[in-house]
Amino acid sequence: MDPSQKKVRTYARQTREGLGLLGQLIRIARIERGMKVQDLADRVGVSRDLMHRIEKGDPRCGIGVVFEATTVLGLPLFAPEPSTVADHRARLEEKLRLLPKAVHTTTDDVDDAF
Amino acid sequence: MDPSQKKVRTYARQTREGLGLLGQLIRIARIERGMKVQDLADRVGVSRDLMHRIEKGDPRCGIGVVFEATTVLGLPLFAPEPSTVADHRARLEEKLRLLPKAVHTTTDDVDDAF
DNA sequence: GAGGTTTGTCTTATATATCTGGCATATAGA
DNA sequence: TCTATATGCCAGATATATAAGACAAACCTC
Repeated sequence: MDPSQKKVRTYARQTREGLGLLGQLIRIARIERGMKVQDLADRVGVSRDLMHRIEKGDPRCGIGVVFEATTVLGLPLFAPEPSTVADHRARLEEKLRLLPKAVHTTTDDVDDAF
Repeated sequence: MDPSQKKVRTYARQTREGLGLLGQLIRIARIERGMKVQDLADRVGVSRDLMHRIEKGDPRCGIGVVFEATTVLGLPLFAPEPSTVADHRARLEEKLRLLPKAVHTTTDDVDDAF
């Protein structure tokens, strides 16, 4: 591909809001713990530059490093208690077993009303 | 850097569990809506290969495209109602105003007990 | 207010994530 | 069971994210 034509990815507003929210949560938690951006970056294992972008809600950050930041800070992401996340996963695993593993075209009409 | 020495990033278990959980949520929502992986990939604007990795909980996916998938599927991420996320952000903005903008070394002791 | 420090931002080089296309296997539906 | 198709996975090419370093401005402490 021509290097001059950069891929511009667009994100829905809800997506951008969610990213910004998560970044705020991280920044607040960091400051409350008396850590510099560099401190948190060191613990997460990324550069200060990237840590800064994570707190800004940059969509292009790897989701792993962002989640790792929340882990380092002790921020519960999906459950009030981090220990219950595994249980939640197990329940979803069960739910997934009951659903079809492949969606064939004969059931072509996508459920667009949700 | 020597191309032969690849950077191996490690992630805490809580991080990996969270990523797996999010992937499961996406997959289940997709199937419930009768969409193929390719269908969802098209709507999000990514390749089928990447969409597949998102559902697997790959840490190296851009957080923006992952969140975009949840948006497309209508999955509420941080609040029961997506519309309230903006309000939540505003509250955090307020909270952030009350915190110091920079953490200086004289307040050097990092709050490690949280 | 002065000092040193942190933060925000940019640039360049490099590592790597993503896309494309393909193949084998598993799956759903007839 | 049989067949078409969806899924899981892989390799090569390339666009892009990240690290490193530097700089100015904002910030906290004194």
